Amino acid sequence: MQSPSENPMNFAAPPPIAEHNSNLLLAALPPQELAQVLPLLDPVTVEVGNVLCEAGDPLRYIYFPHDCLISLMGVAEGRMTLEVGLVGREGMVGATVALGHDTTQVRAIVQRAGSASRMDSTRFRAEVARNPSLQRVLYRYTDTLLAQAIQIAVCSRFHVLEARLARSLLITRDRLQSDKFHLTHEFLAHALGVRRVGVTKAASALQQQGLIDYSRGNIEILDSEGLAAASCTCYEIVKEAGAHPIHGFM
Amino acid sequence: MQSPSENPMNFAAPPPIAEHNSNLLLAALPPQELAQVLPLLDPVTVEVGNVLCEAGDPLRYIYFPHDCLISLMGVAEGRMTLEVGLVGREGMVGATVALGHDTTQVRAIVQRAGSASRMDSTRFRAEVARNPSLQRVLYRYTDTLLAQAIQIAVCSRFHVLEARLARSLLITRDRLQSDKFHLTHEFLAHALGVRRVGVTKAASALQQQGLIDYSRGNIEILDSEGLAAASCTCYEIVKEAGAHPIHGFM
DNA sequence: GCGGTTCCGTGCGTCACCGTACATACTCGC
DNA sequence: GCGAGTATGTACGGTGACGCACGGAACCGC
Repeated sequence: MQSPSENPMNFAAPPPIAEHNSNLLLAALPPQELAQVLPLLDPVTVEVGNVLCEAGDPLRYIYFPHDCLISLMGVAEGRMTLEVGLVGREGMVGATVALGHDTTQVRAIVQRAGSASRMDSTRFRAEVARNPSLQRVLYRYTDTLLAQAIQIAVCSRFHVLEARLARSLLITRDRLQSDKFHLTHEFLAHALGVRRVGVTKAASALQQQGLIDYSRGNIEILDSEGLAAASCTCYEIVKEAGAHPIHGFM
Repeated sequence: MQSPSENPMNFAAPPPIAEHNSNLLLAALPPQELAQVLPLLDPVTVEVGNVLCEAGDPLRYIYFPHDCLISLMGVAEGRMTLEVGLVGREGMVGATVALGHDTTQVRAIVQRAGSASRMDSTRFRAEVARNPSLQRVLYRYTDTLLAQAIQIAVCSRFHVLEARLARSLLITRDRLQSDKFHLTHEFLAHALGVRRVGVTKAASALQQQGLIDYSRGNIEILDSEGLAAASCTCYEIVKEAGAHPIHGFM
């Protein structure tokens, strides 16, 4: 079903598109099907630490990030968490409800504030049911989330904290396309599933090597190649998974 | 390998189907679309330890298991592995090639011998492209794999080996629908990403509690409820994920 | 400037698991 | 009944992370 919409300047396109289609999943939809989705979307802004959904709870809304960044946290016994996916403008939160799940398995927490497009999950489910392009987009995205989750599982099991921290920082940088961002040791500890002091120790080691600099949550990557060397190959693998070219039926 | 019944050309009834549709993904396809898929399938038998695909290598065939059981292993540095998914008749190996990936991220290794239907991956990709029902089936299955992988990531990070071993045994039992099966400590060690001696220790603890019995790879679950109590809640979560009812657009 | 809050650093005992090496025990084929 | 192979058990020092507690340091509002 590849409709060759080769003209980026579509005359019939309504103005609100510009507001929503900075999300790449929405932008990947053919104009006609995008037009059906747009009226269901509400623009929202999210703040750092906001919990968009809680593991085990019903999911009221799904989110298409524009410029914010959302951590997907696997949860064990409520307190211990592990980041199993990172969602930026290339993805969405809550795709799983399209398949009929009424609850989420993960906690979605805002890592970087920004704007997003929100949709009622019931409406989303109905829209997916009758929108094949949307189904394909979701399928593709679920597959990339799976690739991420697999690699994170392996990485968390086998690699030492310092390497995992380096990987995590590099991935965040790639998503934000900036060498400076704000992340406290506390937040990183939750993402990596370790104690805060463990992050402090690993971070100071990276700092002493001149790879990063940080102060009160303001992190700057000084030597991204050195950081890549300090990280594990999982970084490359996750990076590939998130940005692979489209060879398939889409 | 058992030879199928003759009479391969029956118009109304579907004799060749009986051979292949013990796989639940194939069985979920509408008859017309299944009929398009069947000619592309070859029956094969697989033995314990066979590697159906290797992480990082091109994937030549995809597999729909009938009565065999396949472990999907995430791999780190070649030697260390962690089971991130378990594929029986309810699933398939290699779904990711449908989306254009030419290599696999995981090693697929046979945990229990049996039969499967195999398809050339190039043909599979082409068939998926023109078969919407197959797309939906794959999408749904990818979603369940994601749920499994997330929970395994969390479990491997936070829970002690004894609980993880209990979970692993219970999941295997559910897939095989039998309280007795064959699994060496060595194999379990690879699946759980630990040393063989670690499995030996955890297994003897479970045995002393009267929950399991084993000898030279022949494992029997004696008290499945006690084993469930010794395992973590991840067991329930993965179990749910693998057998959730169909509410979605399919 | 002062108190509260957030964020980072250190110390210490504990523990699950690691890597390695070696020792038993069961099974099978000849 | 004797090697050969497979499967399981024991031992031991090492280590990465844990849990906890507390000290210090930067920032913010008043």
